Amino acid sequence: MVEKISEPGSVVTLPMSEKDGISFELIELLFFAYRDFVADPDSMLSDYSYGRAHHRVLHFVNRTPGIPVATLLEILKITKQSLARVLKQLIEDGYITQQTGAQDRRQRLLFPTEKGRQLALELSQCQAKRIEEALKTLPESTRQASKAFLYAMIEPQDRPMVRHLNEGLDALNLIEAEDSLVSE
Amino acid sequence: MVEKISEPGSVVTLPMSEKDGISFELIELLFFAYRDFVADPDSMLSDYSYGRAHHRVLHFVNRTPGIPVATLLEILKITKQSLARVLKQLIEDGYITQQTGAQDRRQRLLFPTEKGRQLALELSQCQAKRIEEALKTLPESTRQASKAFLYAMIEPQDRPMVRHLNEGLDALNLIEAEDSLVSE
DNA sequence: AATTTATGTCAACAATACTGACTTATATTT
DNA sequence: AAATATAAGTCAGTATTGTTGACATAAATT
Repeated sequence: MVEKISEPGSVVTLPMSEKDGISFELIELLFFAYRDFVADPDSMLSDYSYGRAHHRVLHFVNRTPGIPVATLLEILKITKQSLARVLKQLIEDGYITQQTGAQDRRQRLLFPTEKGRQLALELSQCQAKRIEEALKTLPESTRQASKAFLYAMIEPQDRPMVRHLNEGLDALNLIEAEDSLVSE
Repeated sequence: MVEKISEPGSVVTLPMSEKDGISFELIELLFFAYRDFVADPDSMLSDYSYGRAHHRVLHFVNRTPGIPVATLLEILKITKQSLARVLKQLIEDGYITQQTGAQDRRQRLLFPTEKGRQLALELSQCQAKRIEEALKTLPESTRQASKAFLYAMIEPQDRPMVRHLNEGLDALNLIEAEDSLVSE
């Protein structure tokens, strides 16, 4: 049936399945759903020669105008150098501007420009559309259940920050939310 | 309050919010949930100096032993060259073996070794654990709702393949599922 | 015999991530 | 006032993962 190339003793032909005591369905659904969820903005951004990293920075700056660089780093969980590259381009291209913090003049607070807001909205609209199309075919309770599931998938120490982000707290309150989690 | 560095006329200080007619909550939950979902296997694999790409190849080869290279490319939606690099390492390191196809001797069918199965199971266990922990705190209906939502987020033409993958169809049936979707 | 297909390979390149070291400006602490 | 800490920026080097385009080989199909 099959011509052996390497030691036959070690070849496994049985599929890894639920029989192994693991549920693979949600693991794979998360992979495929995320793969297609990011494909839309990725292709839109390639017109600007921007990538996923630019999208994320633009998104969170728009969601929290006045966010300091350090907070952005904590949200994205990337290094300063990784952020610096894409942020520099976004500033040069006029999508984001920096302003020196008033209380703390060491901070460079990040704000979107009108152009940056416009692009962020286009990208979000595209992603929201896929989500609404998906939910349209399903019972209304699915939206809340999916939110609850995804929220519970997040590391506990980051959940307050995600909640505050969604509640529209401003940049300074967002930072305090993060600080507070240390003592929680 | 704030010292202006660039043209003030273009600076946007209002947060992008639901008022813009877009629901940002699920967009961000998908980002954060996926970020933490892949962080676990990423850190386990760094011990082997492997990355996310190795994980994905190893996973789908274990889920569908005997999968041809072309099918793997369609699942991962990457190029031949991207796959070749990580696949070569996995084969050299003894996690995956190749066998020439019996019906079609041009094909190199991919199988896990015992060592490859072991590693794939460890990684999946880790991801399944996060999922089960998340669902533990939520009503039982959440699991099914989340599956339905994520499934509906996938590009329609790929849904049959994902379904067949989960139903444990073997490598050849999986290919036929993909072929059939063209005429569906 | 000619063409197509499945796979592999080469060279070059781009995006995104990392580390570690160092600088500047400002704030805080002693 | 001096020492220390923090926020941010920068530099050099490296790794992973992705891309393109061209080409080679073996086997299947026409």
